[in-house]
Amino acid sequence: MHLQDRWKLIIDELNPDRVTSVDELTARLGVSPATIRRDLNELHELGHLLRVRGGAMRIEGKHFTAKAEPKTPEFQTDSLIGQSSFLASTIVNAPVKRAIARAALDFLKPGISMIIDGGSTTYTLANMMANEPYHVLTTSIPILQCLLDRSKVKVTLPGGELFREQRIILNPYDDGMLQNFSAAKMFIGCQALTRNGLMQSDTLLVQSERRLMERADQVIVLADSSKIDAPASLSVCPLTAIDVVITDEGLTDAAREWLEHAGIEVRIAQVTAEDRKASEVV
Amino acid sequence: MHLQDRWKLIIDELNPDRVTSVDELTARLGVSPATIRRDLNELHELGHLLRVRGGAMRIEGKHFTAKAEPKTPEFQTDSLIGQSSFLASTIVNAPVKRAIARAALDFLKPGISMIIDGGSTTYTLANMMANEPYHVLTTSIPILQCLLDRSKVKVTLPGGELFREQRIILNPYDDGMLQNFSAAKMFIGCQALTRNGLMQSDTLLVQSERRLMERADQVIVLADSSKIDAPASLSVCPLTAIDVVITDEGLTDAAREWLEHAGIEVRIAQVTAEDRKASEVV
DNA sequence: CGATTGATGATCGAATGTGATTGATTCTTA
DNA sequence: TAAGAATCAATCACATTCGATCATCAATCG
Repeated sequence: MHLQDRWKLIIDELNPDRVTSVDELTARLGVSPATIRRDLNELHELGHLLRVRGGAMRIEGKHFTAKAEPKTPEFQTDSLIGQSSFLASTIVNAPVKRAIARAALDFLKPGISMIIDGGSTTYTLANMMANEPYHVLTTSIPILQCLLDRSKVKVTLPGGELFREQRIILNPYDDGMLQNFSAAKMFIGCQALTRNGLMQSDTLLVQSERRLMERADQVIVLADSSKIDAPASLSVCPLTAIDVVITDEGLTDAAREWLEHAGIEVRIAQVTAEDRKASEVV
Repeated sequence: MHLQDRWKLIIDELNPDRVTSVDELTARLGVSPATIRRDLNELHELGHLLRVRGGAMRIEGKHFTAKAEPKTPEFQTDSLIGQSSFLASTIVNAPVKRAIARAALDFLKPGISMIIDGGSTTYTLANMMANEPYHVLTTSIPILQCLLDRSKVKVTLPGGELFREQRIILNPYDDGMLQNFSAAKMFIGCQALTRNGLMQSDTLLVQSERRLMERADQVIVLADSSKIDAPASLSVCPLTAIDVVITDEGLTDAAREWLEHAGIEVRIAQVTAEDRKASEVV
């Protein structure tokens, strides 16, 4: 049997809902545990499965082989939430997002006031935030929910209308809480980051974010490297309006060049084993 | 059993509305208490649950268990709320509250705009609300969450600061969205309803509610009969500012007398068998 | 045919997960 | 307030799993 054939078999044999042990695979494929381990490590490296101690797990929503028809737990949860898109976006690239969010935590000091924009990476940031006397202004409902049990964190919402798809509150008028708020930092995600600046896809978001950015001293962009030079249409602000970019090791030297040339501090977040581990549970 | 499998099970087993004890988890998963404790600490560290003495709690709006089939809308939203104090108040007198909320539904017509104040009875109202093109302004986080999946309902939030205990957003300044909002109806709960008017216990609530009432044409009070002539300290408004009171059969003739004497329309909600049944589910 | 490469299996020390014990801490109750 | 119960973190011993190394074998190529 050839290596690639065995790999296919392994992926097919993976239980959809639980860890498949090395022993199981050893028995079913008739090869030694050492070989299975090697295979699993390589397949993990290639991103085809999730290696865990004792065996391996299927990556959610990745492999839909003919045999294991997934009635899909994820669909069930989707229906519970109503809006699948948001939760789904928190899962893709989860380890990297965690790493970036963790790097962003370095900017936090007790007593600081900050704006946290909506988005999956900033949501991860809120999740990892300690219960310290911060003051947070956010437009995001999930972040609001997440901060509900951080008793020391003061939370402010600008008023406005609920947009379900994005799960944010936007104010069509330029009034309200925002006038009275002044933040030391603003954390913002994006759809893309190019030489033309920070890009989004939604006009509503653009308007709102522009207004929010005016209220912050320092703008910190959280963007994994796939966002750099990604295609996008609407510019929120030029690069000069950005102070810091936190991204991952995938950043190309060329991109780093033009970011730093624009006077932006570039931080690279290291993905740790813990980040990967934490992302396994969902 | 593998670590990741156990983690998934633990998160699934977590009770939505109370602390799940280490012993419970020990029994259900068949591993030692030491292991459960270790798992809980790690999962807490990773932000997947809230570790408390004796066990662990689910984190708000984070994990949507796939197994607990949510047949009823109530059940669904309960798991979203979590906060015990608030949940507790929705349970006391639940059948009566359901009956009153159902009676309040008669006031709703598609296209109507309304203000829904925070509180357990108004929360029940939001829960029972149909998915129709209403426009709702609310200060209550649980109601906001509950309306997230009513796709046709337009939701507006006044800006302000989060008050965790009451789970509402209050604006210390008198500006923002509220200026631009005008509602046909306002639904409001209370701590007591006396000859002196509508009473609350919290000064913050009083301020906010006064401002909200100004924006509504018709004020509808939802108050079960135990609230009538109950002791309370702070007056929100005199009886003359109230248009309708919806209560239950426990209303005394005397009370009905002075309510109607103040020009208030009194409606009595009939508690049906279904109301009792629906309340047992929790 | 012989050499080289790559995959496989076995072995072993290291790392990790688990359960039991113990003493400390915290909560409850009298 | 004090005694008792419950819970906890720390630690040790045992079992499992892991990664590194090496020897063997088969396929490939000169």
